[in-house]
Parts: sequence; structure tokens; C-alpha cells
Amino acid sequence: MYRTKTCGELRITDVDKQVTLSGWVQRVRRMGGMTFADLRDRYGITQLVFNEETADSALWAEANKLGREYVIQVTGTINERSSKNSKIPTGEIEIAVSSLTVLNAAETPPFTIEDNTDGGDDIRMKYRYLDLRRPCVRRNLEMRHKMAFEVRNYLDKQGFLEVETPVLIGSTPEGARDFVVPSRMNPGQFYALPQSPQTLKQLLMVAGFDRYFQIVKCFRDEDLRADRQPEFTQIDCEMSFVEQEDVLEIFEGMAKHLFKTIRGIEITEPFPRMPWIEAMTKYGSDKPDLRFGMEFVELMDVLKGHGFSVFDEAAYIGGICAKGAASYTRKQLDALTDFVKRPQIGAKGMVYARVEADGHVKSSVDKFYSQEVLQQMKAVFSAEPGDLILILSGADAMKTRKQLCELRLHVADQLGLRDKNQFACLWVVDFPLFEWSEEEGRLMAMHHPFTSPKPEDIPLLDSDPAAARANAYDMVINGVEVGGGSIRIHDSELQDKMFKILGFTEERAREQFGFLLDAFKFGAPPHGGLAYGLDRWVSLFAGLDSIRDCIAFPKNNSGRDVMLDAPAPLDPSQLEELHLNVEPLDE
RNA sequence: GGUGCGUUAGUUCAGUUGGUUAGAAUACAUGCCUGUCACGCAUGGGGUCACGGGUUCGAGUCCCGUACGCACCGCCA
Repeated sequence: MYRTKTCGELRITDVDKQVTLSGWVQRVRRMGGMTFADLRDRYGITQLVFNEETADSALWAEANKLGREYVIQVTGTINERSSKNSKIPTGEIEIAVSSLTVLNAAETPPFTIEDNTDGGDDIRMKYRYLDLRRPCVRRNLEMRHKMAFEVRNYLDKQGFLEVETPVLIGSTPEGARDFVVPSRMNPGQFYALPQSPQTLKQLLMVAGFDRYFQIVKCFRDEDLRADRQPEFTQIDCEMSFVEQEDVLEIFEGMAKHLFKTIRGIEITEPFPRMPWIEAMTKYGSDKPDLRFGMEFVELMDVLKGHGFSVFDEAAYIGGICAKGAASYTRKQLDALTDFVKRPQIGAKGMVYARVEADGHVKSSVDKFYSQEVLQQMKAVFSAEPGDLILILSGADAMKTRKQLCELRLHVADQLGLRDKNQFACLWVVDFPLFEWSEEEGRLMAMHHPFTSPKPEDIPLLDSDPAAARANAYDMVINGVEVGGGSIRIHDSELQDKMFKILGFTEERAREQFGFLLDAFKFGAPPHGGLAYGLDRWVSLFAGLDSIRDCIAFPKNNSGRDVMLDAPAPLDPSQLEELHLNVEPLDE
């Protein structure tokens, strides 16, 4: 037997018991006639003590040869410590070791295995199995497990069935790039990995499964971000005989269940709902962070026509009011201006105005505006002494709002308004059904091509499809899109019409989605669903900056696994077997 | 495809205007130390300054290119 107890469970009440523990050596402290070692496993740390006077000489010698991360097994008696450590749960006891076995010696790891490690991201990812030994990383995966468990718990109680769908499926147009897999038995043909099991879960509805879910890997071959991995996990759900309201209710309930069981936060209020157009107008984003206010205020009426040509020529002038930020120095304001002028944001400049202690407004455009106009502006913002007003303008209203959105988030960060332990949940609803693609010169589905229009907007499909709204919804928490879904089309005629608007020929629609259109002819129930991003939920709850930190073996910025060194070239024989001809890379 | 920042000891970083033998902390090794728990003290080893080119009497430092890493834009129904 390798152990009778773990390294996290022994307490003062266990004193005098004989135990065997196994684990990794966290640290050895040699004091001369005495040596302490911290033994670590998944459950905690227990101190081992060796005494030169009482230990036999072989044991004493062995103990003083231990190095970091040696895997050892010890047997000994639990003693009360003469000098206790209140920082760890086992800090009142220690093991007086009577026998020690080195199960496996270890090389010195390239970084320290502690929460405050000296290792950078790069080296930690290369030796991820060592990184995962660190308690702070392990805790993220523990939370992930608990979350997946509670998801199953909640959905099972609601009557959902977990059904697995295939990973080797066909490529579909629209949406993200597919990862593809060559077929050896079908030369020149390829599977695609699912971007989501969308059509399959709809077929499960046609099959009468009524309530389906799956915690499932999805794949998208697009560039990575801190919150985007090429393979990621969705909590994928679909329900039959439901309207939007039914879906929102079930999954708002799930969100509340997760808040309660994972974070101990009880939310009783219904989540606010905001139409997409309102989110875009007030916050310049379809995923606004509502932990703080700073809504946009439109200033066209107030500021246009006073001889300041930048504003006079603008299609949109808008601003935000940062409470108590009038103390920003000139240097800080210049930095904000530089921030919005960065190419990624692309504003031409920024106008600011401080409300001084006496209520007087001092702005960077005082030579164009009378105090009277500035006071009018102050009134629209309901600004008070000590507030700072920041204004952007531009020729494209939507673009300017997006710039203002970046500024809003940046200022909120600076003012400490984005507290990781505070949560603001929100449904964004009434998304547009389509958006115009400049690149393709056609309308594209904003959500996906199976999303149903709002019933009252169906006539618009013929007259003005771009104005049609969808039965689609996203859940947003703290400015993060944690999930979204829609009521689907279950009528093959309407689905045909959608494909037509999206520029599919009849042949192509049949070729790509014939199976779905066929299925809809055999009695498809009204249905809809939603998918939550598990990685994003966990990183939100764990307060992480990147979803990588809650994924056991994530990919780096360029989509590489630096530990496995994948992807890599294939052996020529393997290529041949797959009927693949790869052009040699030459620069 | 693009923008920005970065690459110096095992690791995390500093390195001034271009100028002698490139430093610190930590890790590691050795010695001392019987109550440490970020132990302490002393000593020691450890560097192709990412790679290639250029400017210069002289480059870790300046310029160009490449690679790699991170963040972002595009992209992500």
C-alpha cells in the first residue's frame, strides 16, 4: 500500500497515529541536526521531520539527499508541532518519519512549483504537467470539473438527455473555417470537425428527443485570442416545443444554479434584457459590461454647428461621463488620446471636459464653445463637479460607437470599476437576422442560417431583409459573451427562403443541407436552444485573464501545442496513405 | 494579412550616451546551523546577450531582415 492518508487531511486530533503518505517533495529545509520536508499531493501539504539524534543513520542520510519534486513514500507517527503554522490546514501536526522510500527521483524542474512561480507562460506551457502541479492551476481544473458536474446535475433534473454526436462530420459553409481530416478510405475526400453540433442537435429534435444537451468539444480554425482556442468546450443544448421565453427561463435558471453552487452567489432578480440595438447605441457593443454605468450620451444637438469643424462634419458625436475622474492629469488625458488613436481603435482624436468644483466646465475645445453650451452639455450628462467628460466623433456612427466602447472599458479599468468578484448578467435579445458582408458583397447570417426571424419580421424577408430581427439571444456577463442561441427554423419553406437570401443556389443548399431540409419534411417540431461556452464560464468564475488557464493542455497564440510540438509534418508514407500531396514549403 | 511590445544565467528580470572582465534576485551545488515553514549565514558554478546581415575603431545597446512569444485589429455564423 502506497498510502493510508493523503497530505491534506491530517489534523491535531490524529496525533500519535501511525500513517503512510506518498507525494512530491515540495521543499526541504535542513537545519543542521534536523531536517524538515514538505510533502505535497493533490490534497495539500504535510510537514515531515527527521531528527539526527533519533533517526537511524541510513534514514538520516537518505532524508538529506531529497530534492525538489522527488516522489517519495514515508511512514511515521503524527506529532503535534512545537512550533505551529497557521497558514496551512495541516499546520498543527507533522510526521516523525520512521521509514522513507524514494519512489522516483526527479530532475530539478525548470521553474518553481508554487502559486507564485518564477516561470513565465512559455516555459510553463512547455512543461504543462509541472505547471498543473501548482495549486492555483489545479484549482481552476477542479472548478471546471465541479461546473461540468453541476451542469449535468441541473439539466438532468430538467429532463435533458446527454447524447453524443460525431466529431467526424461534413464541412459546412458560412461561419468559421473548418478543421478538416482526410479520409483514407475515400481518396481525395475530407471530414470536417464540427464548429458546433448545430444541425445534429436539430436532427435530434426531429427524432423526438425533446430535450438534449452535450458537453462537447467544438473546433474553429480561426486566429486565437486570450478568450479563444481552436478547440473549446460548449454546453450545447436544444429543446422542442419551445418559444424564446422558455429557453431563456431554463438557461437563466442554469446560470443562477451555477452562480449558487460554484460561487455561492444567490441571484433572485431576473436578468435584465436589452435589445441588440439598444446595446449598440448605449454601449457600442453587443456584449456590454454592465458592472458600471458610463452609458453613451449623444451630443449632436448640443455640439454641432458652433464652428468646430471636426464636430460640425461628424455623423456622430457621443461621449461618456467618468465619475470623479476630473483629477486626471494632462498626461493621463494625452495617454487616453493616444489610446483611442492606436490603429486598432482608429479614432482621430478625443475631446475632454472637466467639471470643476464650482460647476464651471473646462474643456479642450473652449475656443469653440461658450460656457453656456458647455453647461448644456453638462446637463445632458447629469455631470457633477469632479466628473470628466470624454467625447469622440466620426463620420460612421457605428464605428465611432465601437471606439467609444473601447474608451469606456479602458477608463473603467483605470478607475477600478471592473471588479472580478462582481457580476452583471444580461440577456441581449432581438439580434438582426443578417449582417452585410463587404467582403462577400452579400447578406450573411448573423447567428447561423437556421435562426428563425421574429414572426412579425417575416414579411421583411421579401421587402427589406437587412431590417429583419431574429429570435436570437446571447447571455453576457461582465462584457463576456458566455453563450447564445436562437429559435430555429423548422419549416423547410422558410429555410429555403433563408438560403436564397444568403445567396445559396437551390443545388448548393441541397448539397450542403439536403439532410436537414429532408428531415424538416418528416415532421420537425418547433425547436430552439442555446450553447454556453464552458471555458469562458470557468475563467469568469475563477477570475482568470485567459481561458487557457482553465484548460489542461491549451494551444498557444499560434495554435501550437508547445508541449507536444504539434502540429508537425507527416511522414511521407502517411501522406501517401491519405492520398495527400503536400507542396514543400519554400520561402 | 496587419499593429504594438518583447527575446540577456535553469528561471524572472536590470543593463545609462555605443566603450574595460555583462549584473541582481531566485533556483542549483557545497559547508555551517535542532523548530524551520519565502529558514538563516557563508562560498561556488552557471551566459553563442534568439538568429542572420549592416553601420562603427568598437554593438547586449543603433539600423534592416528572419524566427519565436504575448496582446490586439482583421477573422471568429
